[in-house]
Amino acid sequence: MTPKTAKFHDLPTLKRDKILNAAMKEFRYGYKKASTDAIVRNAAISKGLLFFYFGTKQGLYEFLLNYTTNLLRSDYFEMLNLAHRDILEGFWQMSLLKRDISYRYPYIYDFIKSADIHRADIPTAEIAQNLLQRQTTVLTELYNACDISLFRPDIDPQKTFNLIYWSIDAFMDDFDSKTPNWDNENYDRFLQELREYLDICKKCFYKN
Amino acid sequence: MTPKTAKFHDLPTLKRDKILNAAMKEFRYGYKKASTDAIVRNAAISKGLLFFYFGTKQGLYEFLLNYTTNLLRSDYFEMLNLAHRDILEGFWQMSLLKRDISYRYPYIYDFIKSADIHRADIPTAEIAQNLLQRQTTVLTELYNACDISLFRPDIDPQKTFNLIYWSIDAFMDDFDSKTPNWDNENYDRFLQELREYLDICKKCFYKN
DNA sequence: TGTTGGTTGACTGGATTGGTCAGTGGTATG
DNA sequence: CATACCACTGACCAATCCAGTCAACCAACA
Repeated sequence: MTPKTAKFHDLPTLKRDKILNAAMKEFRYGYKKASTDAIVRNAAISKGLLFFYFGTKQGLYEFLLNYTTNLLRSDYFEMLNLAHRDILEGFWQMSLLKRDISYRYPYIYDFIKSADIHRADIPTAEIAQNLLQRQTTVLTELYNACDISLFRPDIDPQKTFNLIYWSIDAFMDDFDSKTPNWDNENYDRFLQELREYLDICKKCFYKN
Repeated sequence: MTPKTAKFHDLPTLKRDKILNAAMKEFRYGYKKASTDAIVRNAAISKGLLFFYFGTKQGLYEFLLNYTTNLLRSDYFEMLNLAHRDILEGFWQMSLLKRDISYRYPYIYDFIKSADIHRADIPTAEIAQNLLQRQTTVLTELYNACDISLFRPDIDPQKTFNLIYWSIDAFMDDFDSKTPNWDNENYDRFLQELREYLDICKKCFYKN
Protein backbone atom coordinates (compact mmCIF):
# COMPACT_ATOMS: atom_id res chain seq x y z
CA MET A 1 0.00 0.00 0.00
CA THR A 2 1.21 3.52 -0.71
CA PRO A 3 2.54 5.45 2.27
CA LYS A 4 0.27 7.99 3.91
CA THR A 5 2.57 10.81 4.92
CA ALA A 6 -0.47 13.07 4.83
CA LYS A 7 -1.94 11.16 7.76
CA PHE A 8 1.32 11.56 9.60
CA HIS A 9 1.07 15.29 9.14
CA ASP A 10 -2.36 15.37 10.78
CA LEU A 11 -1.07 13.74 13.93
CA PRO A 12 -0.98 15.75 17.14
CA THR A 13 2.36 17.54 17.42
CA LEU A 14 3.47 15.63 20.48
CA LYS A 15 3.03 12.22 18.91
CA ARG A 16 4.56 13.36 15.64
CA ASP A 17 7.64 14.71 17.35
CA LYS A 18 7.99 11.57 19.41
CA ILE A 19 8.17 9.51 16.24
CA LEU A 20 10.53 11.95 14.54
CA ASN A 21 12.82 12.00 17.56
CA ALA A 22 12.86 8.24 17.85
CA ALA A 23 13.79 8.01 14.18
CA MET A 24 16.51 10.65 14.38
CA LYS A 25 17.96 8.99 17.44
CA GLU A 26 18.13 5.65 15.69
CA PHE A 27 19.40 6.99 12.36
CA ARG A 28 22.12 9.07 13.98
CA TYR A 29 24.69 6.35 13.43
CA GLY A 30 23.85 5.83 9.78
CA TYR A 31 21.11 4.33 7.66
CA LYS A 32 22.17 0.70 7.83
CA LYS A 33 22.70 0.53 11.56
CA ALA A 34 19.23 1.87 12.28
CA SER A 35 16.55 -0.65 13.23
CA THR A 36 12.89 0.03 12.58
CA ASP A 37 12.09 -2.16 15.58
CA ALA A 38 14.07 0.17 17.81
CA ILE A 39 12.32 3.18 16.33
CA VAL A 40 8.81 1.91 17.01
CA ARG A 41 9.91 0.84 20.48
CA ASN A 42 11.18 4.33 21.31
CA ALA A 43 8.25 6.03 19.66
CA ALA A 44 5.81 3.71 21.45
CA ILE A 45 3.84 2.94 18.32
CA SER A 46 3.23 -0.31 16.50
CA LYS A 47 5.37 -1.54 13.65
CA GLY A 48 2.46 -1.47 11.25
CA LEU A 49 1.76 2.19 11.87
CA LEU A 50 5.28 3.26 11.00
CA PHE A 51 5.08 1.44 7.67
CA PHE A 52 1.57 2.74 7.12
CA TYR A 53 2.91 6.29 7.31
CA PHE A 54 6.17 5.90 5.44
CA GLY A 55 5.91 2.73 3.36
CA THR A 56 9.52 1.61 3.74
CA LYS A 57 12.55 2.26 5.88
CA GLN A 58 14.01 4.27 3.05
CA GLY A 59 10.79 6.25 2.77
CA LEU A 60 11.02 7.14 6.43
CA TYR A 61 14.64 8.16 6.03
CA GLU A 62 13.92 10.39 3.06
CA PHE A 63 11.00 12.01 4.81
CA LEU A 64 13.19 12.65 7.82
CA LEU A 65 15.97 14.09 5.72
CA ASN A 66 13.60 16.45 3.94
CA TYR A 67 11.88 17.44 7.14
CA THR A 68 15.05 18.28 9.03
CA THR A 69 16.61 19.93 6.02
CA ASN A 70 13.69 22.26 5.54
CA LEU A 71 13.56 23.01 9.21
CA LEU A 72 17.20 23.98 9.42
CA ARG A 73 17.09 25.80 6.13
CA SER A 74 14.40 28.16 7.33
CA ASP A 75 16.33 28.39 10.55
CA TYR A 76 19.44 29.54 8.76
CA PHE A 77 17.38 31.92 6.71
CA GLU A 78 16.06 33.49 9.84
CA MET A 79 19.58 33.60 11.19
CA LEU A 80 20.72 35.70 8.26
CA ASN A 81 17.81 38.06 8.78
CA LEU A 82 18.92 38.50 12.34
CA ALA A 83 22.52 38.83 11.23
CA HIS A 84 23.89 41.76 13.05
CA ARG A 85 26.77 43.98 12.16
CA ASP A 86 27.92 43.05 15.61
CA ILE A 87 28.81 39.40 15.17
CA LEU A 88 28.60 38.73 18.89
CA GLU A 89 24.95 39.73 18.80
CA GLY A 90 24.58 37.50 15.75
CA PHE A 91 26.03 34.55 17.59
CA TRP A 92 23.82 35.27 20.56
CA GLN A 93 20.74 35.04 18.36
CA MET A 94 22.10 31.95 16.66
CA SER A 95 22.62 30.23 19.98
CA LEU A 96 19.07 30.89 21.08
CA LEU A 97 17.72 29.50 17.82
CA LYS A 98 19.92 26.46 18.07
CA ARG A 99 18.89 25.86 21.64
CA ASP A 100 15.22 25.96 20.71
CA ILE A 101 15.74 23.46 17.91
CA SER A 102 17.81 21.14 20.06
CA TYR A 103 15.23 21.29 22.79
CA ARG A 104 12.54 20.11 20.44
CA TYR A 105 14.71 17.70 18.41
CA PRO A 106 17.68 16.65 20.56
CA TYR A 107 19.27 14.49 17.87
CA ILE A 108 18.72 16.65 14.83
CA TYR A 109 22.31 17.86 14.50
CA ASP A 110 23.72 14.39 15.07
CA PHE A 111 21.33 13.08 12.47
CA ILE A 112 22.26 15.64 9.82
CA LYS A 113 25.94 15.17 10.48
CA SER A 114 25.66 11.39 10.12
CA ALA A 115 23.72 11.81 6.88
CA ASP A 116 26.83 13.51 5.54
CA ILE A 117 29.35 11.09 6.99
CA HIS A 118 27.53 7.95 5.89
CA ARG A 119 26.38 9.25 2.57
CA ALA A 120 27.93 6.17 0.96
CA ASP A 121 25.32 3.73 2.25
CA ILE A 122 22.38 6.07 1.97
CA PRO A 123 20.03 6.11 -1.03
CA THR A 124 19.40 9.82 -1.36
CA ALA A 125 22.36 11.58 0.13
CA GLU A 126 22.49 14.72 -1.97
CA ILE A 127 19.88 16.30 0.23
CA ALA A 128 22.07 16.25 3.30
CA GLN A 129 25.10 17.26 1.33
CA ASN A 130 23.30 20.31 0.04
CA LEU A 131 22.29 21.24 3.53
CA LEU A 132 25.81 21.00 4.87
CA GLN A 133 27.08 23.14 2.03
CA ARG A 134 24.35 25.57 2.97
CA GLN A 135 25.56 25.47 6.55
CA THR A 136 29.09 26.53 5.66
CA THR A 137 27.63 29.09 3.29
CA VAL A 138 25.66 30.59 6.13
CA LEU A 139 28.82 30.87 8.17
CA THR A 140 30.65 32.72 5.42
CA GLU A 141 27.62 34.94 4.83
CA LEU A 142 27.49 35.70 8.53
CA TYR A 143 31.14 36.59 8.33
CA ASN A 144 30.62 38.81 5.30
CA ALA A 145 27.67 40.53 6.91
CA CYS A 146 29.47 41.34 10.12
CA ASP A 147 31.49 44.42 10.76
CA ILE A 148 35.04 43.26 11.29
CA SER A 149 36.16 46.77 12.02
CA LEU A 150 34.81 46.15 15.50
CA PHE A 151 37.63 43.66 16.00
CA ARG A 152 41.00 44.63 17.35
CA PRO A 153 43.10 45.67 14.36
CA ASP A 154 46.08 43.51 15.31
CA ILE A 155 44.40 40.12 14.87
CA ASP A 156 43.25 38.20 11.82
CA PRO A 157 39.48 38.78 11.59
CA GLN A 158 38.60 35.45 9.95
CA LYS A 159 40.50 33.49 12.58
CA THR A 160 38.95 35.53 15.34
CA PHE A 161 35.54 34.85 13.88
CA ASN A 162 36.30 31.13 13.90
CA LEU A 163 37.58 31.28 17.45
CA ILE A 164 34.37 32.85 18.68
CA TYR A 165 32.13 30.52 16.72
CA TRP A 166 33.97 27.44 17.93
CA SER A 167 33.90 28.63 21.51
CA ILE A 168 30.18 29.26 21.52
CA ASP A 169 29.48 25.96 19.86
CA ALA A 170 31.63 24.02 22.32
CA PHE A 171 30.09 25.87 25.24
CA MET A 172 26.65 24.76 24.10
CA ASP A 173 27.73 21.16 23.74
CA ASP A 174 29.42 21.23 27.11
CA PHE A 175 26.41 22.75 28.82
CA ASP A 176 24.11 20.31 27.08
CA SER A 177 26.06 17.27 28.21
CA LYS A 178 25.98 18.54 31.79
CA THR A 179 22.25 19.25 31.71
CA PRO A 180 20.02 16.23 32.26
CA ASN A 181 16.74 18.15 32.11
CA TRP A 182 16.06 21.52 30.57
CA ASP A 183 13.81 23.21 33.08
CA ASN A 184 13.44 26.98 33.28
CA GLU A 185 16.11 27.25 35.90
CA ASN A 186 18.69 25.56 33.74
CA TYR A 187 17.65 27.59 30.74
CA ASP A 188 18.22 30.79 32.69
CA ARG A 189 21.63 29.57 33.81
CA PHE A 190 22.38 28.77 30.19
CA LEU A 191 21.49 32.28 29.06
CA GLN A 192 23.48 33.86 31.83
CA GLU A 193 26.62 31.83 31.25
CA LEU A 194 26.42 32.30 27.51
CA ARG A 195 26.19 36.03 28.05
CA GLU A 196 29.22 35.91 30.31
CA TYR A 197 31.27 34.07 27.73
CA LEU A 198 30.21 36.48 25.03
CA ASP A 199 31.18 39.35 27.28
CA ILE A 200 34.65 37.94 27.65
CA CYS A 201 34.86 37.69 23.87
CA LYS A 202 33.74 41.27 23.53
CA LYS A 203 36.30 42.48 26.03
CA CYS A 204 39.11 40.52 24.47
CA PHE A 205 38.47 40.51 20.74
CA TYR A 206 36.86 43.89 20.22
CA LYS A 207 38.57 47.26 20.18
CA ASN A 208 39.01 48.38 23.79
CA MET B 1 39.59 -22.37 23.67
CA THR B 2 41.06 -19.68 25.86
CA PRO B 3 41.97 -16.43 24.12
CA LYS B 4 45.59 -15.79 23.26
CA THR B 5 46.07 -12.08 23.78
CA ALA B 6 49.77 -12.79 24.28
CA LYS B 7 49.97 -13.87 20.65
CA PHE B 8 48.22 -10.70 19.65
CA HIS B 9 50.89 -8.71 21.44
CA ASP B 10 53.63 -10.40 19.43
CA LEU B 11 52.12 -9.31 16.14
CA PRO B 12 53.95 -6.77 14.01
CA THR B 13 52.86 -3.27 15.01
CA LEU B 14 51.26 -2.52 11.68
CA LYS B 15 48.97 -5.53 11.72
CA ARG B 16 48.14 -5.03 15.37
CA ASP B 17 47.16 -1.42 14.84
CA LYS B 18 45.11 -2.34 11.81
CA ILE B 19 43.04 -4.71 13.93
CA LEU B 20 42.75 -2.23 16.79
CA ASN B 21 41.67 0.53 14.44
CA ALA B 22 39.11 -1.65 12.73
CA ALA B 23 37.70 -2.57 16.13
CA MET B 24 37.60 1.01 17.41
CA LYS B 25 35.94 2.15 14.22
CA GLU B 26 33.24 -0.48 14.55
CA PHE B 27 32.72 -0.06 18.30
CA ARG B 28 32.50 3.71 18.04
CA TYR B 29 28.71 3.58 17.94
CA GLY B 30 28.35 1.27 20.91
CA TYR B 31 28.90 -2.35 21.80
CA LYS B 32 25.67 -3.80 20.43
CA LYS B 33 25.81 -2.09 17.06
CA ALA B 34 29.32 -3.38 16.35
CA SER B 35 29.64 -6.41 14.10
CA THR B 36 32.63 -8.73 14.34
CA ASP B 37 32.17 -9.48 10.65
CA ALA B 38 32.73 -5.82 9.84
CA ILE B 39 35.79 -5.73 12.08
CA VAL B 40 37.52 -8.64 10.40
CA ARG B 41 36.59 -7.23 7.00
CA ASN B 42 38.21 -3.88 7.81
CA ALA B 43 41.18 -5.48 9.49
CA ALA B 44 41.63 -7.87 6.57
CA ILE B 45 41.96 -10.92 8.79
CA SER B 46 39.86 -14.04 9.10
CA LYS B 47 37.05 -14.43 11.54
CA GLY B 48 38.74 -17.31 13.25
CA LEU B 49 41.84 -15.30 13.99
CA LEU B 50 39.96 -12.56 15.78
CA PHE B 51 38.30 -15.09 18.06
CA PHE B 52 41.59 -16.92 18.48
CA TYR B 53 43.10 -13.74 19.91
CA PHE B 54 40.21 -12.46 22.00
CA GLY B 55 37.88 -15.39 22.62
CA THR B 56 34.63 -13.47 22.43
CA LYS B 57 33.28 -10.16 21.23
CA GLN B 58 33.16 -9.03 24.82
CA GLY B 59 36.75 -10.12 25.31
CA LEU B 60 37.79 -7.98 22.39
CA TYR B 61 35.85 -5.05 23.73
CA GLU B 62 37.40 -5.30 27.17
CA PHE B 63 40.87 -5.62 25.73
CA LEU B 64 40.25 -2.56 23.59
CA LEU B 65 38.93 -0.58 26.52
CA ASN B 66 41.95 -1.44 28.65
CA TYR B 67 44.36 -0.77 25.85
CA THR B 68 43.00 2.65 24.96
CA THR B 69 42.54 3.57 28.59
CA ASN B 70 46.14 2.82 29.45
CA LEU B 71 47.34 4.61 26.37
CA LEU B 72 45.46 7.78 27.17
CA ARG B 73 46.24 7.55 30.84
CA SER B 74 49.98 7.63 30.22
CA ASP B 75 49.29 10.33 27.69
CA TYR B 76 47.58 12.48 30.29
CA PHE B 77 50.34 11.73 32.74
CA GLU B 78 52.86 13.02 30.27
CA MET B 79 50.68 16.02 29.68
CA LEU B 80 50.83 16.96 33.34
CA ASN B 81 54.59 16.62 33.28
CA LEU B 82 54.69 19.02 30.40
CA ALA B 83 52.19 21.25 32.12
CA HIS B 84 53.52 24.70 31.86
CA ARG B 85 52.87 27.70 34.02
CA ASP B 86 51.97 29.25 30.72
CA ILE B 87 48.75 27.43 29.84
CA LEU B 88 49.04 28.33 26.19
CA GLU B 89 52.29 26.41 26.04
CA GLY B 90 50.54 23.60 27.89
CA PHE B 91 47.78 23.49 25.31
CA TRP B 92 50.33 23.58 22.53
CA GLN B 93 52.01 20.48 23.93
CA MET B 94 48.65 18.84 24.51
CA SER B 95 47.63 19.43 20.93
CA LEU B 96 50.78 17.83 19.60
CA LEU B 97 50.24 14.78 21.79
CA LYS B 98 46.64 14.52 20.75
CA ARG B 99 47.54 14.83 17.11
CA ASP B 100 50.07 12.01 17.39
CA ILE B 101 47.54 9.74 19.04
CA SER B 102 44.81 10.57 16.52
CA TYR B 103 47.20 9.94 13.69
CA ARG B 104 47.90 6.44 14.91
CA TYR B 105 44.37 5.69 16.17
CA PRO B 106 41.91 7.89 14.31
CA TYR B 107 38.85 6.60 16.17
CA ILE B 108 40.22 6.40 19.69
CA TYR B 109 38.45 9.47 21.04
CA ASP B 110 35.17 8.52 19.40
CA PHE B 111 35.54 5.06 20.87
CA ILE B 112 36.20 6.26 24.41
CA LYS B 113 33.36 8.74 24.23
CA SER B 114 30.92 6.09 23.06
CA ALA B 115 32.05 3.77 25.84
CA ASP B 116 30.78 6.42 28.21
CA ILE B 117 27.57 7.21 26.38
CA HIS B 118 26.54 3.60 25.88
CA ARG B 119 27.71 2.32 29.20
CA ALA B 120 24.25 0.87 29.73
CA ASP B 121 24.62 -1.91 27.18
CA ILE B 122 28.28 -2.58 27.86
CA PRO B 123 29.47 -5.32 30.21
CA THR B 124 32.42 -3.58 31.83
CA ALA B 125 31.78 0.09 31.66
CA GLU B 126 33.50 1.28 34.81
CA ILE B 127 36.80 1.33 32.99
CA ALA B 128 35.72 3.97 30.55
CA GLN B 129 33.93 5.92 33.22
CA ASN B 130 37.11 6.05 35.27
CA LEU B 131 39.02 7.30 32.28
CA LEU B 132 36.57 10.08 31.59
CA GLN B 133 36.69 11.16 35.19
CA ARG B 134 40.44 11.17 34.80
CA GLN B 135 40.09 13.31 31.74
CA THR B 136 38.17 16.03 33.53
CA THR B 137 40.57 15.68 36.44
CA VAL B 138 43.47 16.34 34.12
CA LEU B 139 41.77 19.47 32.90
CA THR B 140 41.29 20.81 36.43
CA GLU B 141 44.86 19.88 37.30
CA LEU B 142 46.07 21.69 34.22
CA TYR B 143 44.06 24.65 35.35
CA ASN B 144 45.47 24.50 38.86
CA ALA B 145 49.00 24.16 37.58
CA CYS B 146 48.82 27.13 35.30
CA ASP B 147 49.58 30.67 36.23
CA ILE B 148 46.32 32.58 35.88
CA SER B 149 48.06 35.79 36.78
CA LEU B 150 49.18 35.84 33.16
CA PHE B 151 45.54 36.43 32.21
CA ARG B 152 44.03 39.85 31.93
CA PRO B 153 42.77 40.77 35.38
CA ASP B 154 39.33 41.85 34.17
CA ILE B 155 38.12 38.45 32.97
CA ASP B 156 37.11 35.29 34.80
CA PRO B 157 40.14 32.98 34.62
CA GLN B 158 38.21 29.68 34.67
CA LYS B 159 35.96 30.79 31.84
CA THR B 160 38.92 32.05 29.87
CA PHE B 161 40.64 28.73 30.38
CA ASN B 162 37.56 26.96 29.03
CA LEU B 163 37.33 29.31 26.09
CA ILE B 164 40.89 28.58 25.06
CA TYR B 165 40.54 24.84 25.57
CA TRP B 166 37.33 24.67 23.56
CA SER B 167 38.79 26.74 20.76
CA ILE B 168 41.87 24.58 20.39
CA ASP B 169 39.81 21.43 20.51
CA ALA B 170 37.39 22.66 17.89
CA PHE B 171 40.23 23.87 15.69
CA MET B 172 41.72 20.39 15.73
CA ASP B 173 38.40 18.77 14.84
CA ASP B 174 37.82 21.27 12.08
CA PHE B 175 41.27 20.82 10.62
CA ASP B 176 40.95 17.07 10.87
CA SER B 177 37.66 16.96 9.00
CA LYS B 178 39.18 19.07 6.23
CA THR B 179 42.31 16.94 5.96
CA PRO B 180 41.91 13.76 3.93
CA ASN B 181 45.53 12.63 4.27
CA TRP B 182 48.07 13.67 6.87
CA ASP B 183 51.23 14.13 4.86
CA ASN B 184 54.11 16.27 6.06
CA GLU B 185 52.84 19.29 4.23
CA ASN B 186 49.49 19.18 5.97
CA TYR B 187 51.12 18.54 9.31
CA ASP B 188 53.24 21.66 8.88
CA ARG B 189 50.16 23.68 7.96
CA PHE B 190 48.49 22.31 11.06
CA LEU B 191 51.35 23.42 13.28
CA GLN B 192 51.47 26.84 11.72
CA GLU B 193 47.77 27.51 11.96
CA LEU B 194 47.61 26.21 15.50
CA ARG B 195 50.44 28.57 16.43
CA GLU B 196 48.56 31.45 14.83
CA TYR B 197 45.41 30.71 16.80
CA LEU B 198 47.38 30.43 20.01
CA ASP B 199 49.03 33.75 19.25
CA ILE B 200 45.65 35.39 18.94
CA CYS B 201 44.71 33.91 22.30
CA LYS B 202 47.90 35.23 23.82
CA LYS B 203 47.32 38.70 22.45
CA CYS B 204 43.73 38.81 23.56
CA PHE B 205 43.57 36.91 26.83
CA TYR B 206 46.95 37.71 28.34
CA LYS B 207 48.01 40.93 30.02
CA ASN B 208 49.03 43.74 27.65
C1' DT C 1 58.63 -36.47 5.99
C1' DG C 2 56.36 -35.23 10.05
C1' DT C 3 55.22 -31.77 13.42
C1' DT C 4 54.07 -27.52 14.94
C1' DG C 5 51.44 -23.24 15.09
C1' DG C 6 49.48 -19.20 12.92
C1' DT C 7 45.72 -18.57 9.87
C1' DT C 8 41.62 -19.47 7.10
C1' DG C 9 36.59 -19.18 5.77
C1' DA C 10 32.64 -22.15 5.18
C1' DC C 11 29.40 -23.35 8.39
C1' DT C 12 25.73 -23.29 12.32
C1' DG C 13 21.76 -22.33 15.25
C1' DG C 14 19.70 -18.66 16.79
C1' DA C 15 18.55 -13.72 16.82
C1' DT C 16 17.18 -9.70 14.16
C1' DT C 17 15.87 -7.67 9.96
C1' DG C 18 12.32 -4.98 6.92
C1' DG C 19 7.87 -5.62 5.79
C1' DT C 20 2.87 -7.77 5.90
C1' DC C 21 -1.86 -8.37 7.08
C1' DA C 22 -5.72 -10.35 9.46
C1' DG C 23 -7.76 -8.46 13.16
C1' DT C 24 -9.14 -5.01 17.15
C1' DG C 25 -11.50 -1.27 19.27
C1' DG C 26 -13.60 3.05 18.81
C1' DT C 27 -16.69 6.24 16.51
C1' DA C 28 -19.82 8.00 13.23
C1' DT C 29 -23.57 7.07 10.06
C1' DG C 30 -27.90 4.57 8.67
C1' DC D 1 -28.66 -1.93 16.78
C1' DA D 2 -26.07 -2.83 12.59
C1' DT D 3 -22.93 -1.39 9.42
C1' DA D 4 -19.03 0.79 7.70
C1' DC D 5 -15.05 3.13 8.25
C1' DC D 6 -11.06 4.37 10.78
C1' DA D 7 -6.36 4.64 12.88
C1' DC D 8 -3.91 1.33 14.85
C1' DT D 9 -2.00 -3.29 16.50
C1' DG D 10 1.44 -7.07 16.99
C1' DA D 11 2.06 -11.87 15.73
C1' DC D 12 4.10 -13.50 11.87
C1' DC D 13 7.30 -14.37 7.63
C1' DA D 14 11.27 -15.17 4.79
C1' DA D 15 15.67 -13.34 4.39
C1' DT D 16 19.63 -11.78 6.35
C1' DC D 17 23.03 -11.25 9.92
C1' DC D 18 24.89 -12.55 14.27
C1' DA D 19 28.69 -14.50 17.42
C1' DG D 20 31.24 -18.29 17.64
C1' DT D 21 33.24 -23.05 15.81
C1' DC D 22 36.29 -26.14 13.59
C1' DA D 23 38.31 -29.06 10.10
C1' DA D 24 41.56 -27.96 6.89
C1' DC D 25 45.48 -25.36 5.09
C1' DC D 26 50.21 -23.75 4.68
C1' DA D 27 54.78 -22.19 5.67
C1' DA D 28 58.63 -23.14 8.69
C1' DC D 29 61.50 -26.03 10.68
C1' DA D 30 63.27 -30.59 12.36
